[in-house]
Amino acid sequence: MLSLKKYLTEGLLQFTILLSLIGVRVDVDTYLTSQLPPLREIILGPSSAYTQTQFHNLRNTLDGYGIHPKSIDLDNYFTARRLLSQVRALDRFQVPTTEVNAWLVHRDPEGSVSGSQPSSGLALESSSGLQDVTGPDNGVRESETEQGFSEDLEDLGAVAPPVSGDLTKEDIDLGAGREIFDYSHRQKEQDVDKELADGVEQEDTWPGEGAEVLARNLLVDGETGESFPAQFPADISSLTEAVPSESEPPGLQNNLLSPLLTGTESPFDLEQQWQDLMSIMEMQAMEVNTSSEILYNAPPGDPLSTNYSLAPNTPINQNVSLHQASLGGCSQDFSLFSPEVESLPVASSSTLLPLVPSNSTTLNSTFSSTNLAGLFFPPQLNGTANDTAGPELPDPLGGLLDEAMLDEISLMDLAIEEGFNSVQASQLEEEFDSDSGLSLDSSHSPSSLSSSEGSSSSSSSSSSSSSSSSASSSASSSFSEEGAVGYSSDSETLDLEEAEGAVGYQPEYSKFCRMSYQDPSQLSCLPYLEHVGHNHTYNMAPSALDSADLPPPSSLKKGSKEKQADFLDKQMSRDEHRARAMKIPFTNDKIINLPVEEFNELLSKYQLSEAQLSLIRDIRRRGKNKMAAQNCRKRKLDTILNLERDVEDLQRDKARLLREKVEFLRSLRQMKQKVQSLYQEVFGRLRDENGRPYSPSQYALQYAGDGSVLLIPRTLADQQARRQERKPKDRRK
DNA sequence: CCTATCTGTCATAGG
DNA sequence: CACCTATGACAGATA
Repeated sequence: MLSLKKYLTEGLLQFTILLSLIGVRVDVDTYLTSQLPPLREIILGPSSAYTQTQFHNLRNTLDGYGIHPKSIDLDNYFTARRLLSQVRALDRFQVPTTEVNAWLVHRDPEGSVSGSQPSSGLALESSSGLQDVTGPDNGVRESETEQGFSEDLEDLGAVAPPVSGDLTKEDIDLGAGREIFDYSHRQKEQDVDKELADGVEQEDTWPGEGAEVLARNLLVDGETGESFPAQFPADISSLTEAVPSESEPPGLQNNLLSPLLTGTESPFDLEQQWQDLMSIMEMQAMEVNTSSEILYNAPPGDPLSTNYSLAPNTPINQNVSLHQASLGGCSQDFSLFSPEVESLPVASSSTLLPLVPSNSTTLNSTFSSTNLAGLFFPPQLNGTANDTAGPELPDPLGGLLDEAMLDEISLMDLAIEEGFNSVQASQLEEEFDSDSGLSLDSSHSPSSLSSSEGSSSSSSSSSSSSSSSSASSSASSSFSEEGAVGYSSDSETLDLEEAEGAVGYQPEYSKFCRMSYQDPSQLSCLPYLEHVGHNHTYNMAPSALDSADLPPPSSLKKGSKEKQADFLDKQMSRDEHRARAMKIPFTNDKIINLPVEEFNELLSKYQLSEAQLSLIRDIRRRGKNKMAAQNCRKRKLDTILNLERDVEDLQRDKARLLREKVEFLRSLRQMKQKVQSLYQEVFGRLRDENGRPYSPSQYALQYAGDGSVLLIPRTLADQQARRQERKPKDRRK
């Protein structure tokens, strides 16, 4: 079990790097306080076979590689992080299309207006292209969808319980006995070394560590990815204003179109929107350079992007001719389906006018209870009745992305997304280009979301599992290889050494043995390491294998023997030189790799001087530390590479979720258009007792809780609208 | 010669 | 306490 210190020193560091790379701010505390495995362990995965092993238990290996790879629950970790990123990327817009469907009105040819006023059923002529939507079904699916979101959130929370640990425990160890004792010896050794190898002192001006440099570069990349054109803010301001706030209450259908949303947009929401858009910028900058300009250099004054208003020539609206002039804004009184309104129409029934049916068609009772007054009538057309409506509030959906922008984003993201095949893309485009956004329910969220989610999770899990499997296979292969050249072969050389005398050893052989686990071919077995060009064969002397590995000493002439001796001398490490100088009677390999008991046993076999014993102990210490350093560096490299891969995965996920979000926004806008046109059609067909149409500035439609549609005066509708405006505000405080 | 990188070593922390 | 591993830092070697 790893201590919390590990969390703080490693997990936090790596996570910070990760977040910096992708330019995303995530609540790190969630991870620090969770019971997830430490990031280092998780990220390392099977490569954590390099973590501590009891060396003296590894008789058959030189360094303990490949033994007992720790099993890491990668799925748990990746799932949690994926969920977090996706939830975060979903941003404030959590409006499944099922909720949007609650807006739909459909024509029931044989039905009549249900509820308290059957005789005054609202007449509505057949409107083309609308599909049936059943109210109760909507309700069920809404709740299900909400539950799904909350479950995701709960999953996130479930993996981050508070940790009760002792952070203050510190083990203060001042013991330095052996090190101090050895220091004098080491000084002597260094003196000897200087005599042996007359190396020239050289100033090391830049002691930079490779891993650090790499990490720094990655950080820079992430930061540069954050940059964006200067004109960007002006262009996206409309979007940030348009996207509904995430903090809105679960009853989305009530507040979905509430004008309050824009007014109460928190800075955090804006920041999130900003980050999302910047993410899109990153993706585009990375992969679709040309398209990005099309998207983000859109005219700042684009009416569709700055303030949502239906253009008169919108295809949907061409059928509704009566109130073309009033279509300029639908910003008022968007508090549809608000439960608070239910009681009002009944209480003030005296002012209500029963709707006069002009034909046999009626409205379906899809709308639960709402006030449609002013929904499609801009304040400037409402006359005096609108004076009490307060300041004009921008349409929360009004600033939705321009259709062209939406298409652009969608297409670009589709192009970016690897896991998104062309069939899916074309299907999506067809659906969004079609007038019938109603089909979104069956083909899109949450079903499409869940499906894409599943594919994403499967891909991510498969990638992680593949990496883990490849890493484990690498570890196992290295393990077997090391086992093949372990102590058994080492003992083969013992005869030769002892026959040659006290200084007989084969340093090159040890190099070869140590090299085995770092064979580049094995590294290339890890797919994510293939592109790494660094040489991580730490101990491999390039020529040692060819020339020094198979020395035929007896068959060589004297001159070549001397040459070879010189070559061997050059290949020997400093400790090996020291050992030879001190006439240590066994190999450094034995000194370093033997278990303690056998090592002591070996020492007891020989009469060694104090200097020899000290040197042997230092050789052992240094040799072990050398291997530890190699392991450490390899681990560090693996960590960085894994982080790099994780960043790529997260960026892909983020791009996909952003694309889905944009598509939701687009479908939502289509729904709004349909509701608008239907409202106008219904209102335009209403006639008073004299057979004259009602004035939109004086009357408005309102849906009651029982499904009936009421025609109420504007003043009453505005009062109700204001009442609904205040409630969400109060709730948030 | 300068620089970046690799590698070994030391000191230290911690298991 | 002995022994071990991990790791940051440093320095020499090397490309």
